[in-house]
Parts: sequence; structure tokens; C-alpha cells
Amino acid sequence: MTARIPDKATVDGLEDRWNQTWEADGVYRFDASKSREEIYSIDTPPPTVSGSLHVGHVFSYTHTDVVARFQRMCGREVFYPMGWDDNGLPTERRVQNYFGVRCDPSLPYEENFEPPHVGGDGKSIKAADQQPISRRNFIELCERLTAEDEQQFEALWRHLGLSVDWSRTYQTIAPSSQAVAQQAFIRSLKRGEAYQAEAPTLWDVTFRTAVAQAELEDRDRPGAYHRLAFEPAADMEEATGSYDSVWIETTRPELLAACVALVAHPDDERYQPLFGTHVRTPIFGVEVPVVAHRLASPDKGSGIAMICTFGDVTDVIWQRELDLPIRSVLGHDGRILSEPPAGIDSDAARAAYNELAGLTVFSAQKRMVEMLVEADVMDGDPRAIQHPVKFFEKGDKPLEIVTSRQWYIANGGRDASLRTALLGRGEELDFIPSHMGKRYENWVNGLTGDWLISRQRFFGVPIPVWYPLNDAGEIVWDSPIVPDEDQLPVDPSSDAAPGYTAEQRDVPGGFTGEKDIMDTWATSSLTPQIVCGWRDDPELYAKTFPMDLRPQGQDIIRTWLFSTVVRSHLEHHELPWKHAAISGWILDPDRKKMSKSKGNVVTPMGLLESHGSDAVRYWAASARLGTDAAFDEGQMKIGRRLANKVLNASKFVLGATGIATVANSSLDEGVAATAHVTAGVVNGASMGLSGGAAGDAHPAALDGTGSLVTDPLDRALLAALADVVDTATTAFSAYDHTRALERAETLFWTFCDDYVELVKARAYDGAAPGADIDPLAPCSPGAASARATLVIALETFLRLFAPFLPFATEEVWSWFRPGTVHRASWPTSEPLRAVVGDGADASLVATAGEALATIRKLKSEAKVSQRTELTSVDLLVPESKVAAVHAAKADLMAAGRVQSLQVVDAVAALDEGVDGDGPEDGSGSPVADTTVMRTENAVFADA
RNA sequence: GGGCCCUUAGCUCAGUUGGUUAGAGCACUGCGUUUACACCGCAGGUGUCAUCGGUUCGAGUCCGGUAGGGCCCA
Repeated sequence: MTARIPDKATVDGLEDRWNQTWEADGVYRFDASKSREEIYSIDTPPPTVSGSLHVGHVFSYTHTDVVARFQRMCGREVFYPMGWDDNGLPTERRVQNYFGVRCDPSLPYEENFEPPHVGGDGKSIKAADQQPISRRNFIELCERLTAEDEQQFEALWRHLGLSVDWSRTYQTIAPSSQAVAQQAFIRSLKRGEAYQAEAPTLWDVTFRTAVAQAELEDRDRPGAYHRLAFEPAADMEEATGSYDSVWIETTRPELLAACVALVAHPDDERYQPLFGTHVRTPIFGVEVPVVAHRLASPDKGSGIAMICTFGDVTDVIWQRELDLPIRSVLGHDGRILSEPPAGIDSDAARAAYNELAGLTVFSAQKRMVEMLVEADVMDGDPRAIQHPVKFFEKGDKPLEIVTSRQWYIANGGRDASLRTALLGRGEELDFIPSHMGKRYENWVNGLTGDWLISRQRFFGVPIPVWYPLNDAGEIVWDSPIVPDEDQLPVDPSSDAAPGYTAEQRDVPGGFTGEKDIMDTWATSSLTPQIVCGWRDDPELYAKTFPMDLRPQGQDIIRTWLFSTVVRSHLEHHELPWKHAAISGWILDPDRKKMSKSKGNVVTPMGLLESHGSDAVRYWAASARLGTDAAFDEGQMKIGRRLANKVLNASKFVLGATGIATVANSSLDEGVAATAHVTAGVVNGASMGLSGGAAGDAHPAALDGTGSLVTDPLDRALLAALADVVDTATTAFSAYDHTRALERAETLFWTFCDDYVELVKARAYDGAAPGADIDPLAPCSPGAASARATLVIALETFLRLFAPFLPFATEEVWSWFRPGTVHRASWPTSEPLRAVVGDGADASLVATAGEALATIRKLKSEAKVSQRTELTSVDLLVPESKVAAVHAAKADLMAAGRVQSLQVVDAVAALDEGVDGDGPEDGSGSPVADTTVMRTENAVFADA
């Protein structure tokens, strides 16, 4: 029979072995029979599968897993599903490049379609080289690719050791998720929270879709002010008595045809006389009014600006608030429309407009400037500036504003009472750290409109409505046809509207399907409803919703977190979760945020393989929530060292106590020996996976007096451990996992470096080097005390470390404990305190350690091996510590290999009236610090 | 321009309601192969707590200003 405890312990290879066992034993399987009070539910962010996972994901998902494992050990049944966010634009883009195709909804479906490329080379394929395919073919390719990606993601998460119930994974594009998204939409529609509107919309001309406020970003771009002359109309000449032109400066001369007014600040004295009068636009000769508005900035350009429908977001506000006409000149393809807007009537104006029609914004500007120069209505050369321009965060051309019919969901952007209510939800939510709530508050206060959820794309959840066609075949937008909830999910582009036949599609008197899909966030804002079974599992839903925890990155507070709060508030009138744990950024060594574009991203699997998962988890867990962390492989090496130490210290404990002797051949015997060595404090009761109490440590109804743990040093160690357990538990309960780890780690190193060294000889109880120890044979009381302490401490440390180092702790647990450490109970201090009684003094560990270090220092400075025997040495100890050193004296002599140790009161020793001469060997300084231990009169056995 | 966070040893970071001489790990140097571990152990030096001012018997900690860094929003 092979030994169950390896001769050479290593952290390498533990991941695959334990993942297989955990899967086979269903260690993390959610038990839905538990009661609401017993359940801890986590709403894990579904990563975008079309993107690649990076170190930041590993970082924040580890934070979540650490909490999940802690809560599970505290006896909670952890509901911890994992999802994949696969719908949306990122997947479409990836499919286009990976397969060399693009979606053309006008094409018919092709059976058994095989794409022109598979795999691609990661570079984008030009649109012209992409093969157009039908929407259904395109979606099939999206699903094919995401399925592959999801497998890789799951493999990574398993390797990292996430304690997810992998039987409960979900996809945001899955039919059940679509049904949830559509049901929530329909209900919002019926309550009036979802609505459609024809309105100016921020539009990405590359992707040809509308985008939401949350997806915008400002980028500084070069631009140029063009100084243009507007001629006064008759009423202005009359008002001012002047024929002078009005000069405006604009960065967008190509939109001149859309000009509907000039605007200046109401307080601007230069232009006050002009308000209410008119000017004529250059080139086109359209008469437009001069108006006043507070958003015009007197110090920008000439202080008076032209309002175009729609040059930027301010133009939209002006158009709305000043009730100006709409004159669109830009199409959804980003080109100037072929038909001129109202007002361009003269032949000359039409001719000028025709010069621009069909051009891109860029070319139109060039041509427009030429015309302006020819007409001599532009003053000088364009003046170059840098200015912020709005972009779609995933796009690379400036956003334009076009008028289009879109769907919205109310989010407080237009309704003060809803906004107030949502701000209240933000205050109600427990953000960790709390200052992250400010980001939520700032975002809600900065909303400028409702949430635009419709996207003119293909791979996503369809907006579940149809529209009737009148007898003329025109769409009746105002009367959307809505499916019943039990019909969901529906695809209006292929399913017939309720009450119609398929033949009535797109014929007069029939119906047509909504072509738009919902924004990704419109589905992922419903992950609590998706995973908790809102639509189809009322029993589960009642037990898991509202959820306990939403962990996520700080970047998506305004998007994912906020939109989820919105949906929950609208539908359920409550928060979707109690706590929101916000992870920080990962910064590269230059303190910059790590990102793909900077090319400084490390692949997570490579990291896990080179350092080990426990090591990488240790690095992640060392960072507090909300705090940015450096990408620090040094920290991973420390984690690896800790995991390695856990294995080796455990080997020692099991060896010195004799448990290894029997556990090597049989787990049952090892468990029994463990119970024997600890007198039942660590016993084998409640074996198996069921119940949170498996492998529990039970107080053997002791008050310290009947305990095997009699030695003061042993009692001190367990007292110190009890303190650490209390601190770690309090910290963990407050989501401060870092402190829990740090406290456990610090005491563990003291345990290894000092305590173990001190009690080693006592625990061996005279056994010959290398000899097997019989754990059941009688031994001296001192040995029994040390052995019991070693095992109790080890077993407690394993449970303290289990959330952080799931692989190393489970490996060791399997050597001598039944079941899995991950279903063992989180340690409590009561059993430890019961074993050591009230009189235990935790500080004895530190004092004994200090004394040991003093003897080590003597040898280190003498440049001799720590093994060197000391015939005799005086240990000068501060008075307050003398008693403690005496208590550990025998262990100290054994560990320090001292044959004769004199413990001397350091204060008394300095007093010449006591020993008369000072140190006989001259080693001590006459002004020695009496608060620090030191040695004198050392005699080495031989040099 | 508004909001939030940060600045402590060469590096990464602790430092809890203000209270002895501000800590840890890494790195570095020296020593040492010990019946757990060389992926090891032991020992050692390391500070203008960004800066200026205030409150206080006492400030790394509380308050205000300044500088630098980061993020979000306009």
C-alpha cells in the first residue's frame, strides 16, 4: 500500500486532483432544500465570454470565492451560480473577425453554412472582405463561438478553485434568460416604465446602432474653429442700424445646412440687441433667429454659436428647450442625407447642398470649407483646437446624433421622484468599502435622460413586440402587440404576432415584427431574477432573492450595478441584494491600470500554472476590497511559500504526533488517532459531506482542568489562536478578508518558526530520529500536551486558511480528517478556550519566542550552526518576563541546545551591588537596554 | 470645473475609538543543510509617516490649506 501522506509534499498538481474530487463529491453543489435563513446567495458578474479573461478578473472573482467559502464554512448553504454574458456587440465583433462574416438581415438562411475562416489571426477583417450572411446564420456562429469560449472560461475558474456550483451555469443569451428579460420588459411596458420615442439619439455610425449614456466616453480630439459670417436680415438691420455681418465660430461647418438659430448667453451685452431678430446663413441663405440661452458660453469662440440639428448634446437641449424646428442632414450611415432639410429652397442653396449630399462628415466638411472660402464668407484659416468629443466606448468614430425611434426604460433621468427613490436605494445598499456609494450617487445625479435599451444589432434578446400595419401598409407604432408571458421567449422577426398568421407578416392589414434587440445590460441587469428563478422557480426565488452579495469591479457601478438596482426597484420595490463588494483595479508596476490596449496583460492561466492557484489567490486575497492592487508576482511567491509551508508543517505535526504512522495506511485509523491524541477535542464525529458540522472540532466538555494540554506554553499558543480566530471571524463577517488572512498567517509563521521548534523535542518524547511514533501508546504528560496542541492548532489553521488556500488545505485535510475542509465548520474560539482554561496567557508565546531568538542571535553572531551545543549561558531577561521564560525554560533549553541555562533578571544583573563585576566575558554593554533580552557568559561545547 | 480615493522603509503594504521606542513581507547582507520544509531556516541594517498650518498634555491617526498620483463625472 502506498503512503497516503507524500514523502515530498508539493503544491504542484493539486488543482486538477482536487477539482475532480470536488466535482465527483458535489462539494459545492447547492442544496435547494435548505431554508431561507440558511442560504447565502451571491450574484456573480457574468463575464463577457467574447473578451478574454485577465488578471483583474482573477483578482475580483477570488475575492468573491473567499467570501463564499467562508460563508459555507459558517454553515450557510451558498448559492453561487456562474453565468456567461455572451450576447451583445463584443460577441458580434469577435464573430466577424473570427469567421470573416457579417450579418445582413435581408439574406435568407443557408443550411449547413460553413464560414470562410475559422480562427482568424486576431486582426480585424475589413468589412469589404467579410462574407454577408443571414441573421440566423450569424447568430448560429455567435452561439458556436461562445460555447467554445465558455468552456475555456470554466476551465480557468475551476483551476483557480472557484467554489461555484457548475451545474447552475447560465448564459445571458439562453432562452430562459431571454424569457426573463422579455418578461421584465413587458411588465415595465405595462406599467409605463418602458416606452418608445422618436428622439435625437446618440448614434455610432460604424456599428449603426444607438448607444446609451452609460456607454459614452469623452476623448480629446483635434478640431478647428471656422469663423463664418451670417448676414443680417431686415429686422436686424432695423434694430441695429447696421449692415455688419454676425461672425460665429463653429467646429462643424459641414452641418451649416441644418442651422436653425444662433444662440448667445442672455447676459452677453454684445448680442443682447440681436435677440429676436434674424440672420441669413451663408451659402444657403436660410433665415434663422438669434436666441438667448444660459448654456451658451460667452468666452467660447465669438460667444455666439449656431444651433444645428444635431451637432452635439447641447444642440439637442437647445432644440428642445427653445422649441426650434428639426432639420436633419445626417443619415444613420454617417453621410449627409440626399434630401435637403426644410428652408433650403433657392436653386443656389439646393445646388450647394447637392455638393455635400452623400459625403461622409469628413469629406463634407472639406467641401463646405471650399465653398465658404469661394464665397468669401469665412474669415481666415480654421483655428486648430483640442476639444472633448463623445465616443461610444467600444467605437472609434465620434458619435453623431440622429433622430430615430428607440425604446427607453425609466431610470430617474427624467423623473425627479424616481431619481430620489433610486438615490435612496443606493443609501440602503451596503457598499464595501462604503465610499463606493458615492460613485452610484454621482452617476444617478448626473443622468440626463432615461435608459436607451434598443440596439440596432443582431445577437441579443429581441424586444418582444410587434406592430400592426394599417390598410396602407404603414406601421402603427403607437399600438405595439405584446405576447403573453407564458409565450416567452419570442422572436418577433420569426414568430407571428399573437392573433395573426405568419402569412400576414409585412402585408397591409397585417403586422410587422420589431427588429431591434435589447442592449446587453437590459438582460444582465436581471441576473438576480435569472439565477433565482423569478420566472420559473418560485420556491427557489423565495429562498434566494433578494440576494446577499453582489461582488463586482468599480468600473461597472454606473452600468451593471445601477441598472440592476433600477430593474429590481421597478419590479420588486426592493434592492436586489444587501451588500455590494467592490474590488479595486489591478495596476501594473508603473501604477497604470492594466489593460489590453497597453499590451501589459498577463494571461491568467499562465499565472496559475507557474505560481499555483493557491499562490495567485493569496495575492488577490491580500488586497482589501476597493483598494487598487499592484500586479505583484512577488506576492504570489509568498503565497506559494505559505501553501508549501502548510503542507510541510502538517507533515511535521502528523509525524511528531504519530498520527501519520497510522494515517498512512488508513484514513479511518488516522481519524481515530487524531481523536485519541487530542482526547476528543478534534474528533471524527459528523463525518461525511452532509451538514456544515462535518469534521468539526468539539470541546470535550473541558474547562482546562481535565485537559491533556497542561504545559503553559501549549496553553498560551491555543489562547493566542483563540484570539486570532475571534479577530478573523469578526473581520471576515465584515467583508475584511485581508485582516482575517493576515492575522492567521502571522500566527501561523510564529507557530512554525517558534512554537514548533520549542516543543519539537518534547513532542518526540525521546523517539529515535526517523522512528515511527505510535500515536496510541502511552507517552509523558509533556509530550501528550504538546501533541494535542500541535494537532488542535493545525486543524484550526487549516480551517482558517481554507477559504484562501483551498487546494493545500484540502490536501492536508485529506491526510487525517474525514470529508472535506470546505464543508468543515469555520473555527470558533470556545473549544480552544475550553481546552486551555481561563488562566492561559497568550503573551507567553511571544516571550518564549523572543528568548529563543536571543539564543539564536548568539549563535548567528558567533557564526556557528544553530545546532551547536551550548554548555552554559546566562539569559538576561526583563523582570516582567522572567516568570514566562521560566515557564518555557525546558523547551527553550532543548530548542537552543543549551545544557545549562541561567535565567537572570536583567535589571538586577546590571546593578553592580548584586553581582559586583558586570559580565565576566565582557560581552554585555554596561549601558545595555534592560527592556531587551540578551545573553552573557556563553560557553560553547566546542568550537 | 465638480466628486471620490491615495501619498508610511528601496518595493508591496499594515497601522482599528489620538497614547510607550511606527510594524510586516519582499529585496539586500551574513551565517547555517537541524528526525516538516533549500520552493528551507536563523540573524542583521533600513523611515523628514508628501508638505504647511491648526486642535490637543500628546497627531502617522482629527481639522484646514498646498503639492503629486489615480479614478469617475461634466
